[in-house]
Amino acid sequence: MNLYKYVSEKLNEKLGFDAKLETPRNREFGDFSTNAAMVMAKNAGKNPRELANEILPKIAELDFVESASVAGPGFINLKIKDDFLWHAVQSAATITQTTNPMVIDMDYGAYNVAKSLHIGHLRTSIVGDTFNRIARSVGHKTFSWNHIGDWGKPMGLVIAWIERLHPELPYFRDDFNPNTLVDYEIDADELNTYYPAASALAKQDPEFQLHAQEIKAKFQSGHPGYFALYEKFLAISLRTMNNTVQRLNILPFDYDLGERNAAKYLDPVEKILREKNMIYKNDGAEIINVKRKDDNKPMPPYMWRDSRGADTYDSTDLAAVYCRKQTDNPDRIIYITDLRQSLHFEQLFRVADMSGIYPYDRFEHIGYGTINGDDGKPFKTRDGNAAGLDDILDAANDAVTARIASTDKKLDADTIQMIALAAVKFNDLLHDVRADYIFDPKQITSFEGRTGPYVLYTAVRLNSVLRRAGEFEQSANAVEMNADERNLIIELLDFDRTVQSAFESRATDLVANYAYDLCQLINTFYHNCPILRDDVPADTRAMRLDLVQIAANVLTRTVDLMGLKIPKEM
RNA sequence: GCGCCCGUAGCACAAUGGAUAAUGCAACAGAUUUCUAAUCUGUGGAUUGCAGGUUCGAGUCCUGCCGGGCGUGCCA
Repeated sequence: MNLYKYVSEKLNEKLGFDAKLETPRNREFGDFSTNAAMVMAKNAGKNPRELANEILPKIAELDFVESASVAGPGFINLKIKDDFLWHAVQSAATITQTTNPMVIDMDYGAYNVAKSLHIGHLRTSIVGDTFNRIARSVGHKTFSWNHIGDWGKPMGLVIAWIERLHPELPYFRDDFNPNTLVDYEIDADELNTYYPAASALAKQDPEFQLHAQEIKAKFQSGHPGYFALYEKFLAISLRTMNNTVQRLNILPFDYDLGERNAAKYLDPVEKILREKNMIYKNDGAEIINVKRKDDNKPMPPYMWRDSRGADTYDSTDLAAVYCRKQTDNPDRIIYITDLRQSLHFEQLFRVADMSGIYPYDRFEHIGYGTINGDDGKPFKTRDGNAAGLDDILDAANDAVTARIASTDKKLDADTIQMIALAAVKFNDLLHDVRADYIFDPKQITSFEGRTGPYVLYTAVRLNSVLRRAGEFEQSANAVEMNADERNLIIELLDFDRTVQSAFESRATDLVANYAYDLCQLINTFYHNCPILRDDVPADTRAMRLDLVQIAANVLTRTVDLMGLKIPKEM
């Protein structure tokens, strides 16, 4: 139930005017207000307050309006009838389904083979997952694509590194037989050290660098030994990625297909580009000019092949678009990546459009800001290294464990993990996606106030009341409601609208902020309005239990959109 | 140089062009005969970077400046 939309439509219908409904910051002004009179006054050449007073009787005719009054420069403030609110709030947890369902491809995650996840993967995973859940909840069909880095230069480096460690392995022989069983196992943690080590060496040692490039070229053109080795560590990486997905409690990706898969589509894409004469040679590279006459910004060419003749990030991304068009035929393709890739995506969208592969206006890039340390620079661990995703989750886990140790609570490991994860994810979702934010481990681990644990705690309290109440009858009518109950009901009725806005404006932070606002009202209600106590009249108890149930339903849905799990106790 | 993003209290962060700029942390003062005190209530703390403009109304839109971040052909 989207109360805002309902009131807005009824009001506009009644006035025959497309007025904008507002929710006053100060609840004392009313439940809603409209600036209709102020807007109309201009055309009518009348005083806004005068006009407002003329409209007032019409508004009072609406059956859900308790009272309406004129205030300030000409606002019309409305108060909704309690009966109506009570009726409406029964379906507060229902999300209105879109009348125009789309197929949406979402590209987020972008994990890498043989390279552990770092803090940079946090936002794409968390925001991407929540946005995916939001899109699905309003009725769209989505496909999530984890566009894995599993094909390019890093693969050459990793293979070269393994050759350096174990030159005796048969994979490196040109006559390697793919049916050979090789007794070689790689430890997942150790594998994650190979790429950084190889990359560092390549920078110092041109010979190693060259060798890795040769390996990459042979690998991509089908060297059986390299490929067999690749499949070995690919499997390990995929397992590691899967562990991360589970640890983060994000939905499984519909496709774990990245650059290697996209590379299969390079030929048909190149054919299209050549037919349209889009590819030019320049400085040894093959490029596509995407500059427009009216561009007033830098617009470098799209790099189809680099000067060594190798495929690039640019070419596989375009091929991936082609692939998605073939497989899902999506109405929209939405990328959720670091903001710094904006130019790349602008170029990609232009090339896709120019080549007729996919239209420009159906692409979207949601760019998120950087996670910074308290010095305002990209977050690093204390030893100066880029923080690993697991380091962050471990730190949160430790903090929760320490917090519990200081109380007489006893919580199991699963519960601790749920709380720690909520702390990290909620903090990430709380911030405007497009802005940088400061990641403060101290703040993350304080668990007071506007935090994930606060939200979980609120849900746990509600569930606890319901559990203790046992079976109860639904109250038929609302008894008179007090301010705490009424405020909570109004907020509950804002759930549907919040989810709709979050989807429409691609703003996952709206959901997180809503969750917090809702929890504040729930806790105030919980504190001021006893439910199961002996001195509470039966009809009041029934009504409050209903309210608790509805609040629990709405909060559970909200928490679910953020991919958090509610523990039994905490 | 050019382009994009950002500037709100000591810190962090919010505000569909609307009314007294919301909230958290930190500080101080309170609340538990109660369903979980990871809670609740209150106090102090803001010339919304600066200067103009548009508007009945600007933190929000426009212009200029100051400050910061990022991007700007072979890294992804």
